[in-house]
Amino acid sequence: MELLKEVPLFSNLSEDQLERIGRLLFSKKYLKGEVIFSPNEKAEFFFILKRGKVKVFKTLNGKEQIIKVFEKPALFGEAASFTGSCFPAWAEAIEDSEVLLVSRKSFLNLLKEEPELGMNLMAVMAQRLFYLTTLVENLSLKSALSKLSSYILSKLEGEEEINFSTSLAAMELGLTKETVSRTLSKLKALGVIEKKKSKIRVKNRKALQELSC
Amino acid sequence: MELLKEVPLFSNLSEDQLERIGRLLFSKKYLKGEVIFSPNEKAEFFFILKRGKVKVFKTLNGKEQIIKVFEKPALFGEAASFTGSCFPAWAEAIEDSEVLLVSRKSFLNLLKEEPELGMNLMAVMAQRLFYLTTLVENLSLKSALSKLSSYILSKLEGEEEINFSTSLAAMELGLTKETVSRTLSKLKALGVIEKKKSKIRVKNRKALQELSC
DNA sequence: CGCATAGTTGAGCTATTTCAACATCAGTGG
DNA sequence: CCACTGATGTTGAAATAGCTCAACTATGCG
Repeated sequence: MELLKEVPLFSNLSEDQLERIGRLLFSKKYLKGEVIFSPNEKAEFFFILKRGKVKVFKTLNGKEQIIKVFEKPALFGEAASFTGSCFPAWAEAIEDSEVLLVSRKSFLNLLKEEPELGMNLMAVMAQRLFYLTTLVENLSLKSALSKLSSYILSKLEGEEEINFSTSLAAMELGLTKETVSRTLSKLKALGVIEKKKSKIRVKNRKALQELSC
Repeated sequence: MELLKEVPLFSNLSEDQLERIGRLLFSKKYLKGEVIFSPNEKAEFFFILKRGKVKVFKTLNGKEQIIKVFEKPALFGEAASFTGSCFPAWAEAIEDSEVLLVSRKSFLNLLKEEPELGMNLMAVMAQRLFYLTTLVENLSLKSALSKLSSYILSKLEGEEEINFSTSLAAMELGLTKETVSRTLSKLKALGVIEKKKSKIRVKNRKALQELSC
């Protein structure tokens, strides 16, 4: 249960409190491609990602828009679980994953007794709102080149190399894989990045930053 | 302070609690076109809309995407104010408006003492997340015709007539006013709606629903 | 009434999508 | 270790939805 400490929602709680939370959860495994939740499904649980990678996305007429890809110690589905409404989107494992489930009811009980937890949850939700706001900005206001540039920058985190999947990026950026592929070639031609296999190396971060607006 | 009861955040609080909140706020007026907050401004307050109409929006390279238009008894800026970060977007009065300001600090204090208030705030934020999720879906996955159809439907609320501004709709839907105007003509030609001055009357709601996907 | 703002319409343009063919890669089992 | 297979990525050509620019019209406000 060391994992819990890494999750922002629980980070500053006492051992005691973590202990209580630990008793509420159980683990579940999903293979790559398996659906974790779907819209029109009542949110009786929320999820803590223990291992693997999960995409949360919307679909319409065979098209797909990823809302967010979750990795490592992250939680998702918490907002819907809080209100007890239906999930607003799909969640699917894009790698073999392991997930901890927390039942809505027991979490709500805990929430009444631990005001700190409430503050944490609000912080998490505020962060989500912020993220979604910039997602809207990126989707609606930027060109393919800017989208891709800021996407790469956002994955860098100090490193100069990232893992990159053309079709995953496409579904996150609201573009087709063809457009992403072509735009990537443009960035290569500009000498801004290098590509080898499924990795991208950024050669000129400054240029990328300029392109990302 | 009857207004406060109408705001979801405070709806189920006692007179006493409302009294305390009432003491925290002060009123401010904004003329049409005035900026209420801007990005890179620390969120020291959040806002309760008392009268008028406010748009919260992002801009990039002279383009503008409205995140949400607020009316009547609504609050906005609460997430940024909770975390104390910068506002993620602009807010501007699009009608002469009156707004109540609540300071971040005093609200956080209150939040510690009134767990109910925290629960309410979480509910509000969860609703916002849900809204933004469907906004992403609408922006990214729908055609102009579908966007406009679902937009009109969402404003109906049981009525069969709505106020409609072409350019406001355009900025909400991520389209140009020209496209909205043309698409509206298409809906007229299909016999789905009628237009007179700045009002739209829906003649065939079912057809509109089918077009909205 | 006149002016500014908002909406309409047309013509041409362009970024992105679509469709199709091909290339590359990763993983599997022989 | 290699050959096969399905998934993923690339490239080209054509189609298209929506944008831009420009001119014009309607609307509402002082």
